[in-house]
Amino acid sequence: MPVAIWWIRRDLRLTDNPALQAARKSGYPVMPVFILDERLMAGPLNRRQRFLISALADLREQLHREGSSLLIREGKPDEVFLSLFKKTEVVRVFAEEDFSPYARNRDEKVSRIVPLTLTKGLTIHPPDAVMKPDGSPYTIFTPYSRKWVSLPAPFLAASVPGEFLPTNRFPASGSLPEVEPVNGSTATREEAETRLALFLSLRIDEYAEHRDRMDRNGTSGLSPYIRFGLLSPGRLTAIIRQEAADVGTEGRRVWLNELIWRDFYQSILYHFPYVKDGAFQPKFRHIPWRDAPGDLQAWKDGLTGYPAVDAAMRQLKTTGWMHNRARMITASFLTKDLLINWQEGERWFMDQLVDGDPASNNGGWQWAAGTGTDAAPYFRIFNPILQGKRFDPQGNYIRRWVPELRPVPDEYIHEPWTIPPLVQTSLGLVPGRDYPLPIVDHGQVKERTLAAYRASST
DNA sequence: TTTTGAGTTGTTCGA
DNA sequence: GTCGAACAACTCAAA
Repeated sequence: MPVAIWWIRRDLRLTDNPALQAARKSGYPVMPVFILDERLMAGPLNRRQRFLISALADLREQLHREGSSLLIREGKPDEVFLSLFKKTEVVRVFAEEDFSPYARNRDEKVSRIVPLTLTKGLTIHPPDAVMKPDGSPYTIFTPYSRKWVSLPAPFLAASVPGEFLPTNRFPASGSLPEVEPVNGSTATREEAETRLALFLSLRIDEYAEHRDRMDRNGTSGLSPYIRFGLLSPGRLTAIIRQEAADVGTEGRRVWLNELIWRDFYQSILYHFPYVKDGAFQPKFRHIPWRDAPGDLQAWKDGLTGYPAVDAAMRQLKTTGWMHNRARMITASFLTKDLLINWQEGERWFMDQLVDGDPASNNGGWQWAAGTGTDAAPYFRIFNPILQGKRFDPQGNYIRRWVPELRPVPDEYIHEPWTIPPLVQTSLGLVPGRDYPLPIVDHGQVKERTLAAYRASST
């Protein structure tokens, strides 16, 4: 029996899914397939992989309820399709496009084995739809976003549940690895919908005001769900734009801007794939980074002696998620204070983050390091103390993630090394013994960093 | 072709 | 405490 395959990669949803819709429209029975790519699933599974596996288990249940099934295979995708092709008459494979260099290479290989149709959907506007009048890609966010906003919405029509479901039941086969659920990020459709509804009803109008506060629950908390397509960016945009006309538009506008940033970095990775391996700006390819494994480890462990940095790094290590503001603070600290190559940070974040995305992560790190698309002013060196005071005024974010600092009064919480000896005694907390002294002096590193960047650009 | 305005999310200093 | 200016020079985007 001839079939169409819906090849699931990072679009784990049954509604408003262009790849699934295209497979359905082919008229052939649709066989949903997920391939556990041996090159992506090697070794112990990180949080992101565990989230993916859990979300897949949930998707499999949804498929079962709808009278369909999920086929799971393991190996190299091209080889998997070759063997599938031998047993089944695969008319065509439908999948959502993916712009990472690895994914593009993988899809190119697969397309030599089976007819492959890639559909839109990873981004709201495809990378080659947002271009300058002369046909070249934007490299600065603001003009990119102006153009983005001026374009008509590409796909507003969300399909009704059930409308495009695969209706033919194949014997389910293959199994998913047993994984520990990711603490704090329940990987189900239901959880995604609940979070979205709560964010839209309770927090989005205050988003512009609260998003930077590390001590508040002001962000959407949707990133892992968008990362794996449990929520589609197209649908989110439709919701925002539809409701923006009525109420509290500022928070909505600012949140939409974050989705545009996501598109922007996907576009950068698509048009400039070399950013995966180094600086976007050639003049910053030769910064004399420090080789300092001890400092790098202290950063990873949240033991730098700067409370805001340490709180953030421990939040990451504990939960797999970090507040956006904290991502900037820790990235600035690694690159500008410790003068350690941003690629070390990029790798660590990809190791730890449940929402880690190659395009956004790379773009964010290059922005922080000043090597990226932004015309990075040389003076953009975050002061980790000031940032802490500004975005965690009472130090509650710090107290949450750095338990040894819990008893410290507000006035010293961002600079525990300044606690007077008498207060140390009454608190029973000695900086240097119970919590690290700063591993670098922020006041001193500035000159070193400026010199290193100057050395690269001349 | 030339010109002009501008560039995510900062920091510091001095009035 | 607040506020505005300085902090390089460069490249990009658009008129």
